[in-house]
Amino acid sequence: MTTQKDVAEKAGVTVTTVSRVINNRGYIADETREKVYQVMEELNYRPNAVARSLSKRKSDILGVILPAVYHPFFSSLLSYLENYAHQNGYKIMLCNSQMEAEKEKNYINMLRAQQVDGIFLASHTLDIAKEIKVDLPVLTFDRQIEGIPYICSDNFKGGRLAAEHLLAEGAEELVYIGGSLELDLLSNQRFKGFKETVNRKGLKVKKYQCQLNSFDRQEYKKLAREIFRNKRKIDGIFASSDLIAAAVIKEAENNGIRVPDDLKVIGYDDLELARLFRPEITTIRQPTAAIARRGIELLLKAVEGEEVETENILDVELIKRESA
Amino acid sequence: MTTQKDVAEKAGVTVTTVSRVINNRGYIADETREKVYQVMEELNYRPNAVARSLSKRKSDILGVILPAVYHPFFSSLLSYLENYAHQNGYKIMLCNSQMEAEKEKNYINMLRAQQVDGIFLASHTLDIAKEIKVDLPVLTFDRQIEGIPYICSDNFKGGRLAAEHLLAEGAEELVYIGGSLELDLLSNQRFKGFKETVNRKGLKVKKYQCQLNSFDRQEYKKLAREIFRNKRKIDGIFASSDLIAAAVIKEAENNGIRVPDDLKVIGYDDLELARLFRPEITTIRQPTAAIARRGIELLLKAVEGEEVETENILDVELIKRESA
DNA sequence: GTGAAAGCGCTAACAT
DNA sequence: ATGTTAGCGCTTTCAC
Repeated sequence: MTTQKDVAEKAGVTVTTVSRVINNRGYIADETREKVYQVMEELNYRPNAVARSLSKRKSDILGVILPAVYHPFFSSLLSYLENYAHQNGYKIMLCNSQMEAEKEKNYINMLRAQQVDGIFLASHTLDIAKEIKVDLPVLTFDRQIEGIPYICSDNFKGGRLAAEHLLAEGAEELVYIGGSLELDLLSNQRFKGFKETVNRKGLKVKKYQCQLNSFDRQEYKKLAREIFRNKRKIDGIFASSDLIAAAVIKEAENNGIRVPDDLKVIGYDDLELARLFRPEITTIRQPTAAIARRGIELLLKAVEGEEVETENILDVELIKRESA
Repeated sequence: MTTQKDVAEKAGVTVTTVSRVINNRGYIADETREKVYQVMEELNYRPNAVARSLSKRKSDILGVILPAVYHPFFSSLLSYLENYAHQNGYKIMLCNSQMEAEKEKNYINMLRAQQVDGIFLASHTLDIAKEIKVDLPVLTFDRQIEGIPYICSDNFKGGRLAAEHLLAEGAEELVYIGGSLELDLLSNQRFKGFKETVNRKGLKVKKYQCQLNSFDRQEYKKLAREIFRNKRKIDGIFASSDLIAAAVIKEAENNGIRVPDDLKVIGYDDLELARLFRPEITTIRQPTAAIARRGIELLLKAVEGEEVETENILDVELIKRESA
């Protein structure tokens, strides 16, 4: 392994000088600079980031904890996060908590040990709140924890828009289907916004929830079955993710229920995939790229010691397509 | 920040001893060990992984370079990779190359600078081959580079199985649609296996390829349009990914072509999503979990200095569902 | 404009 | 069974 010392020797200077040209700090004779660059080139030298981190007490690494990378929403979010982080000279250390409280705690500790400069926490289990008294910048997604800034889409508005649309389309027997409402997630606001809007019209909404946020097709399918097993003729469904919406639509059509004729269903997220289904899924668009960009921005601000807004709620919009 | 020194002082020992109990190395009096543990607990101490890496010249970090995290196949693969890595005490540094040669090279250098112990390279651009003369373990996915071990699914067999099935179902006007065949990817073998099998029956296959592997719905749609604009009545399509298959099916039905009655289409990957579509997609199953597990296994073997098999081809199978 | 030297937090001989 | 000491490769004061 080539080190600064090797470069220094070959260039006839000391490591101090090499360090200076690398970091572009202080005065260096153009000639010296040239020489050093040249030697670095010859030796195919790369500064050791680990040594640098130790010395500078800054790693330029951001930790990202997700509940499920394989879920299209999170993989898309991750893709953007990586992108913006990279644009800002930061690297991403990835953690996939799979909704397990224990794993989540371990990951937080691991990231701390790893000296990451900040954590983007999009995972959420019941009792992480106290554990998270970390001494480094944390930004949560869709989760509100005392004293920690968070970012999310306007879930409440999303629920309202979904309700308004379904109502406007004449639906009267309404259902909400989504992840567990047990966890104190901001996404529960989708249900709240939906319900309040529907109630205001004097109508009711029946809710179906998955087991503790398992992002699982089987689970979606099972729930969808339940919905249609019911004697009531449901005519409007708000699903808390496009994937659930797709599963519901599929199950509906298997039961001879036509979407959107007999039943309108509206999803959430606006996954790229939403347009691959037939009918194309009408949905509430979550501004994924903006969430990532803003998220990285906030995290980096915090890393630089600046004060950061606690509440960061990004706007959503209804994307009218074919399923409702 | 609490360091070993703080712990040592408070426990009335030296850092050596603390280091010993942490690494469980050498003889330590039970009493001392207890005391140290206790103090670490009190101080909420976490060893600094950066300092440790520097000292041990081992980071316990694996670099993963993907062409597109947001593609369901890769996010699923990534999920498994993270999982197995974590099980083995390794962390993942994520790089999303977006198929840009420049980014890919930078990432490799970045990972090198970061002192990762190994690289899982699932990205692939034209001229990376020479750049990759890295002095650390690399395992490529779906890409064969001189002197570097690789892992992949049995792409050729996949193509053959697809052809056999389509043929058995009576298809005669066959089309292959997939990523660009310009890049020297092992996945090109899917086409090869398909074509050879079809040709052996005395039939021909027409091929449509995307722009340099852009994983883009628009692109898929455009290609699908082209296919159906053709005067020939196509009755069998092999798509190199389930996502492409879905796009093709959608476009077909928009054109009044019924799948599988008028047209059979078969995908590749067997994404979890394949069953969310209607009709459910018949596909060639790529053993994603096994690829990840084996991949990590091989990489770690290489990290430990062991010799590693160059060629690692995992079996595929036909999953018969509704679209063909 | 450049160098010497201390230090980042940890590990690992080598002593004792 | 524990301590002393010398690094790991880099940055950063402080001299000159």
